[in-house]
Amino acid sequence: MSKPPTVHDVARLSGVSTATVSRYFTGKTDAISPETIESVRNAAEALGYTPSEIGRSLRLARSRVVVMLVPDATNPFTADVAASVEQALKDFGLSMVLANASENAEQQDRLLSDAQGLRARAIVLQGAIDTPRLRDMALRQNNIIFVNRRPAPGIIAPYVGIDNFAAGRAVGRYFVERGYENCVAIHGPRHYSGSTERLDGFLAGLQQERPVFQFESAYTMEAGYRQGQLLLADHSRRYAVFCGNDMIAYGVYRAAMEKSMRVPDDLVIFGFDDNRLNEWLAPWLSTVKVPAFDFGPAIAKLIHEPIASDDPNRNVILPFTLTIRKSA
Amino acid sequence: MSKPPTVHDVARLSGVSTATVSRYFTGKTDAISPETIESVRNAAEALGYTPSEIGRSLRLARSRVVVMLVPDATNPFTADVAASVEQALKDFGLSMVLANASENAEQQDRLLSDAQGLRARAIVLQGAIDTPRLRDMALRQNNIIFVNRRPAPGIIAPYVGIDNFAAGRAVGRYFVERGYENCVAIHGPRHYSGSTERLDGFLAGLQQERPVFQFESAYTMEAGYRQGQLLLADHSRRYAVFCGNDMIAYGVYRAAMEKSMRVPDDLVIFGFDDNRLNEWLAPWLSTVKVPAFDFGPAIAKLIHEPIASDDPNRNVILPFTLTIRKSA
DNA sequence: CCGCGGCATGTAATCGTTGACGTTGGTCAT
DNA sequence: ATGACCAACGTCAACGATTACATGCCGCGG
Repeated sequence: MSKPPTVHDVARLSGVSTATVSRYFTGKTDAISPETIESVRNAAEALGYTPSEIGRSLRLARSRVVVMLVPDATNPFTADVAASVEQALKDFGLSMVLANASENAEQQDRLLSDAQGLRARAIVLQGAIDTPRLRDMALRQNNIIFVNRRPAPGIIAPYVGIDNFAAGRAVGRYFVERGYENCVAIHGPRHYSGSTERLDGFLAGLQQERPVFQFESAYTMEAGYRQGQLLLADHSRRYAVFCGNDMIAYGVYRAAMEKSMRVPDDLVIFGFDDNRLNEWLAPWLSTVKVPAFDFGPAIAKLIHEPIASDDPNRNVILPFTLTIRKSA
Repeated sequence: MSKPPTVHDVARLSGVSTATVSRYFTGKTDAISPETIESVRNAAEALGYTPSEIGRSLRLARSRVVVMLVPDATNPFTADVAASVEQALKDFGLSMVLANASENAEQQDRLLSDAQGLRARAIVLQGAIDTPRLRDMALRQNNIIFVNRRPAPGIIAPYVGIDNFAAGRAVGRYFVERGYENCVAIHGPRHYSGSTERLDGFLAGLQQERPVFQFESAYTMEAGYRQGQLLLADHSRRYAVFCGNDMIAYGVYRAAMEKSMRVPDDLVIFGFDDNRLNEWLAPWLSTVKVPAFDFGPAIAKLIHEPIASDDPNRNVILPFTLTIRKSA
């Protein structure tokens, strides 16, 4: 309604200077007499005063906001990661602004610009797209963190995520071990390095000269469904499908269901990410488990740490495991 | 790395005053000569200048940040709503900071305080918990929007969501229509008015003197699972269960699966929310469909609208439908 | 009585941006 | 020639908070 109260209002009401009020709110209480503390507290309480983060940020030349850009916030895995980051940042007194880049370079650049405008303490990029703007920013500042997709060559910035190649390879080896024939990869968009790393790892793990069918797909259920339909148009043989993420796997599963195929008898499906819902809703899905809730602490630590900016060892490689459910 | 450039830097480089630079970035370009525009643009480009949202907010006494508090960001329905809000706000040049209140009053109050510190343009509360602090804030400012749970009596603030009572009643009537016996309600926490409205509506819809088994449960899969286990300890009869949301329904489903019960033959499950994944992963779930993606535009409109603060008609009641899948 | 040190507090500059207002210099009608 | 008017700027005072530095006070040793 009316303007919120400021330090001046509190100072006036409690009969001290703004400096003292500020000292109180910044915790320098050992330099203030107990009675003064009391009076400031009361005044602030009476006015319903909360220090302006804006004024504070301006003065200190640093904000407490971390911007997180994700390709698709409705993906449960992404939502889990975001929740984990928010939670971890909160413990350091930081806020997270979440924004959807929608797998769109322009959109991403616009959001990067917004983040810069907010003077974000850090920018967390999940599934970054390599653009000139991004390179430029990475060059000028060192507060960008890459998640799930490594920074493009030439960009020096910390990476948090699993070793995608190794994970893909583990799946390939598992396929070999189980003796699966007719291997198929429905991988994610090629412009994400994470996608190609997974794919390359998978091929390396298979170690076979036989060709592997490869399909490129967006990381959505709908796209996975379409690719699934294409693939299963011929279901004379039993395919073993490695999907770029769980969303794609869900889509393929639906395509299979509509053809009354059974998993894993008629079709093997392997996913990637293993969001929390799988355990409850997709007991048929074997998948690579990525520890979504480990991202937050790792990222928060990177942001909070006194910057050893050019230390190459700031990458955090999280462990993955294979979750084998009845689909494989 | 080094401090980001400011209006002064741009002004110096382009040989104009800061006012002119400001004019350029605030779009008052019809008061600047074309050559000057060019020179400012070039200088800004060269320096990589982006206006500080902090300085701007301070000067204009309003920020472009909207804080959204949710009970559980990992709930897919919540994630969909949040994504919808973020998307809609973006079109008005607003940013969303997302925070998890974790169904915890203290946590919520702390976050409310943070939001106040950020001088948020608006605060969107999904699943608000009635606390003195919240009442106090609602009293002092009129920028709080309640989502899914109506403001407690005495608080005047807009509400966006469906008519929970009517939705519950529709489910009750549907149960009657289908002749279900042994009706059970596993409803959400009583301190959410939304939960009790759904429950009361359900009871009203059933219109029967026979008792309805009622269980209170947190809105999580785990809690639903536990309640499901309790309920199904005796599975001599076929229950018809109305769950407070889809998470609970997932939990009950799992409990049923572990007892090798079949849905809907041995057990009827009805959920609430119908997040996007159901269509793909829970074809067995009938549920109340709440239009998650309609929330964003409605909320953004409320925020953007010139405030007619005491207009009681600022509530937005969204339509719901029943999604009947093979579980009922 | 003087001076020193330490405590509690006040003064004032500063952060980046904006906009009301003032200042130019030029055009044009009288 | 004068004044009115306008376009195209520049000046400067906010906005809210923090903090280095200054100030006043008190106690105490010499």
